[in-house]
Amino acid sequence: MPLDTLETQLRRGVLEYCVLGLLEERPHYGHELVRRLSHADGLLTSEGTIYPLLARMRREAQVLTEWEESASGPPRRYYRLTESGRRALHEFRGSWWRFRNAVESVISLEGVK
Amino acid sequence: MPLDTLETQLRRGVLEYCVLGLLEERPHYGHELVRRLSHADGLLTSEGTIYPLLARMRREAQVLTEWEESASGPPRRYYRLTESGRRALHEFRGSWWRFRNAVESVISLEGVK
DNA sequence: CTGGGTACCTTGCCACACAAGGATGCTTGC
DNA sequence: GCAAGCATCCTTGTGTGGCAAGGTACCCAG
Repeated sequence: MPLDTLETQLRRGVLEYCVLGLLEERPHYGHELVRRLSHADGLLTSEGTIYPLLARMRREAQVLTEWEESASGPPRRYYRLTESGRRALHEFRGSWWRFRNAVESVISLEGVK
Repeated sequence: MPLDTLETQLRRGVLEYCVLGLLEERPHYGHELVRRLSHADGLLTSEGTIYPLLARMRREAQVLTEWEESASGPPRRYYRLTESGRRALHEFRGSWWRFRNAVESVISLEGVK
């Protein structure tokens, strides 16, 4: 059981923008982000990843937060995009597009799956 | 001047397989890999990245090397794929395909560039 | 015989994803 | 009313890989 898998490396630098992508759709709280990113897509493996990330994004003013009572359970900290976060996401889309084309031009992805 | 850029993070874990991709096409020597990956595609920024990487890939038997005299300049160490390297590349193509679909389903890449 | 280009390599740094662990609040079963 | 369990938030420490900077050796041109 490799401590550091191939996928772990792939996720580096991308996770932040996946969070921004989900937040563009609507505000989420932390645990909800964990569920969506891990179960659905395998883009995240543990809570220990996302909370430090969210703290950094808050520091950098890409997201704003507010506490909200939950009908059942402890209170939740909801995250939503700032203008700066939205800009960062837009820029990332361009970077990602260029990057993935560069990669695929080199690893020749034709006819996979 | 950010010491660690967005793109630097994206490259993590991918560069190794880009090298394998180029080597699948034909054997290359180190400096040649640097040129192809940096100038053409922006997938690499410095020689300091690739030589440690190539050493690791040699240790892991993904590549084999042999020295070859150059008509003009110092001798070159040529790298070529092993069977194990070829397998690793094939597996990576599947991982990459899944990963990039997951990412793009979350960041909604429609209509970019 | 020196300067510049080619080619190989090493060392030290830093950011990020991760595992492990911990704290608190709400609900439910007994 | 208390214990167990879950939902939710967080922190700390570790490892890996790309990078900048720096270093060596060979070859050719002037």
